[in-house]
Amino acid sequence: MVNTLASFWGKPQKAKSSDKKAEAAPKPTDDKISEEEPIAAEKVLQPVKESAKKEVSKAVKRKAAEDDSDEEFEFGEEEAGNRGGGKRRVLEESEDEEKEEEEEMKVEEEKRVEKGKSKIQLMKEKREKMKEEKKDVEMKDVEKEEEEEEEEEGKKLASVFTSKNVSSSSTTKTSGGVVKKSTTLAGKMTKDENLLSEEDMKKDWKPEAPILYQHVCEAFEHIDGISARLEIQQTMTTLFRKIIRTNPSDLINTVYLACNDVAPSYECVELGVGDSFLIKAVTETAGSNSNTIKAKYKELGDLGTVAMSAKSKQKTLGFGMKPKPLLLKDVLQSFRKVAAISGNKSQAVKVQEIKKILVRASGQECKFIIRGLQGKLRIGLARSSVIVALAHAFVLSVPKGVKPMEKWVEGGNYSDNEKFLMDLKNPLGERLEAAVNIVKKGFSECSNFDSIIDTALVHPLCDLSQHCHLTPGTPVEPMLAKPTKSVQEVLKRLNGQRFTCEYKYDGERVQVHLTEDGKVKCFSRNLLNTSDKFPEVPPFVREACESSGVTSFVLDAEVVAYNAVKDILVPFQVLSTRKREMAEGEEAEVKVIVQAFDLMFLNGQSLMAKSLSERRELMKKNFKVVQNKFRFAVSLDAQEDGDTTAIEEFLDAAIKGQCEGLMVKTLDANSQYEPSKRSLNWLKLKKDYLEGMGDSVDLVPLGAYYGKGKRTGFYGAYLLGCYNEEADEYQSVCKCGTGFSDDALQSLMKGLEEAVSESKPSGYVVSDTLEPDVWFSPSQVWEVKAADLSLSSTHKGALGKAGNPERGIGLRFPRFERLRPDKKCEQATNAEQILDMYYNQDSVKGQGGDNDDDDDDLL
DNA sequence: GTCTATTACTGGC
DNA sequence: ATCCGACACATTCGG
DNA sequence: CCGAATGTGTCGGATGCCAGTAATAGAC
Repeated sequence: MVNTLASFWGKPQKAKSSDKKAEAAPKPTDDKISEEEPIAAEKVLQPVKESAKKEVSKAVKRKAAEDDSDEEFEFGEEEAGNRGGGKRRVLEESEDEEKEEEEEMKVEEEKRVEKGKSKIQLMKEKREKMKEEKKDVEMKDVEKEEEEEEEEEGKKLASVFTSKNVSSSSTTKTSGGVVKKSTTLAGKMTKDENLLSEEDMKKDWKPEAPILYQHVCEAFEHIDGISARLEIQQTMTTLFRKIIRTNPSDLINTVYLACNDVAPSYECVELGVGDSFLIKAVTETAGSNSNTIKAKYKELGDLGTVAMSAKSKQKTLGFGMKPKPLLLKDVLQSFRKVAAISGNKSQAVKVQEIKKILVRASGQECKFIIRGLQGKLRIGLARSSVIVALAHAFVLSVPKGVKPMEKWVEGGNYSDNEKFLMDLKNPLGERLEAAVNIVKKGFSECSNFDSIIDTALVHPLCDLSQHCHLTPGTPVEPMLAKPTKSVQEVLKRLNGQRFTCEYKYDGERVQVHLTEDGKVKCFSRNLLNTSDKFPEVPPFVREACESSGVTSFVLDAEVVAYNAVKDILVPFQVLSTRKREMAEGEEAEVKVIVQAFDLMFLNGQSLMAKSLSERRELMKKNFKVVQNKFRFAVSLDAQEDGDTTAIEEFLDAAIKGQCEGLMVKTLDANSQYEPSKRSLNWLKLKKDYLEGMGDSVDLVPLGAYYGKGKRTGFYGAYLLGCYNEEADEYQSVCKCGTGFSDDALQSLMKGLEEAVSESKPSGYVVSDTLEPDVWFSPSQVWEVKAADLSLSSTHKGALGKAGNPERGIGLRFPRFERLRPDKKCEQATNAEQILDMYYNQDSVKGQGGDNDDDDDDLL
């Protein structure tokens, strides 16, 4: 039963995927548990590999050392002083705290129940996990009753999981209804205290010593097994706090690893590693054979897990000296090294480098290393959650070098958030929220964790914005928009406010910066530096603003391919053929025009807090249209009055004008520039979002690919084709991997069981590079929606009829809509129709020639 | 050896 | 890009 | 008045097409 305490993170020991035994045991009923439970526990424990055992012994040790530890330990702030065990630790506590705790327990319980319910659906893997987890909790229940000591232990180490027990006893009922909003948050955070005792630190975290990668992996592992966001976040907070207390210099490394980043995005560092290299590395490390690894990958859907199992297998065989444990920074450095490798033989060298860390890694570590290199940590946590956790950590465990907040209170002009955070009288939960807002803002404006953390380790959070704020030269996270399904919906959202509609251009987002020292830079939507890709943009923009004599700015715009002769915009597909980097003085073949629509910074001043109408006014005042080079997004201002016709007409006009649709934004209320927030204030409206609009086609599934990650055990994507009557054949038109519900995924797979074919059926026109994992003989018709049709080198729709014998037609943004049981395969959309749809697109019609192969010689 | 075709990877949508 | 599902939180509903 | 049901916003992670680029494998 120790196993339930095994993990430091308080996670019930999760049986490894290879271990089906535990899951097989049905959940015992209440009265039986006490008898069966120990057995079940053994079952679970038995197959667990070394690493887990280590955890167990650690836990035991900790338990021994636990006794009197944590009362004295004070974290950053006093209001956090909640107690852990309930009865054992007698600490004076205010009523509030009590309430908070009770409240939180309730929530916890609900969550648990909910979880059990919802997960029953698909996702075999997950389901199994859940069962195990639930059972473990159950077991814990019993332990509690049987063994007082264990109960205490459990609470301390795993308060999250034990709360259920407590609430089931009695405390819950008494909780007064007074508790509101943020109390849950605060409650969680106070509980979090329990996880952090000085003893824990001493045992596992030698002060000053570099942090082990393993520690981070334990947190990852814990997070991986749960889906409750608050708990995930809290786990990270705890991790960060520990690091702040023991070795703050490793904090930055942890953050990078947790975000799966290697450098600030605008530094454009690429790992240059994909599945195939990783497979190679895993194969060689494990001394296995690449086909078995590949097969395993298909089966398990996660290369990390494959690596882990391969590694542990190999470990039992080959034996040697124990390699040095991996440090946090080793891993990060290794990643960076991999990224830096280039040139001749670089592939082999990369693999070599990866192998080097894999050899030193334990199974669990392997898993996360591999996933990390894949660029998918897949842990249910991403950057935005890391930021939240980080903010919490900084409040709850103020770094040593930072003087407590109250010392700063007077003077200075602080934002509301900052003031709120500084006032210790405010409820902790809300102060944490304020801190999150501060850090979020800091990161979105400065997008560099090094700066954020360096600052936060020295200055109090309320001063963060003084050091990390919008600066020309450093990209801001661009504001994004929310898709809208109908004009009605748009109106509903606007709700009587003044708003504007702008054309949504089919180009590439660009953020143009002018720094005080006169340099102009461009950044992409994902903050990569695209200055070299669009060398003409800086001069264009300069020209647009030269008369106004601005000294600095940050401008939001879209770069669009442009045909100056005909004065028409050219589709994205053409824009994307531009070279990534241009030699000095070289002229790009595809001409471009800048369509500006927002201004975030001007002459040393941030405009983000201003309303859109003000920003736009400033933009129009300081920039002017330059023929064929720079202009503003076409827009239409209006007041919401229930009338849809104006918008509809404008939408039509936009599409006629080679645009994708409209962006709709409020002008006054709530119209600040909010980085990266998918704020409701920006809505996007495209014709293919609208019901009954857009290009809908009926296609036949030709084959399928095994799913990965959460799609393991299902087909993750299907290869779809249209019917070519002329030759009685099916031509691939797209793959489709989105649009189906989980249920649909399951039933579609089932429905196609019969159709599975040993080999590629005759009459399928499919590129070799698209070879699916399974083929189907023609059996069903699906309705699929797409935004556009484009010429494709991989897909074969209406092959040879679209102006180029080599190329077929493919779909842009395909998604599954529904099954068409009423149609036979021969009634699927045929090649002729696909061709018509292609030519009926405004973007194709507009482009002079009959085919768009000669697009580029327009001008 | 040099030139070309193929492949893998990244990042735009 | 699109889309779905899960969670957290807010609001409404029913007893 | 409270708990349940319902709605909304956010986040995370599945997956799409297609272009250029760099490195390698293959052809001569």
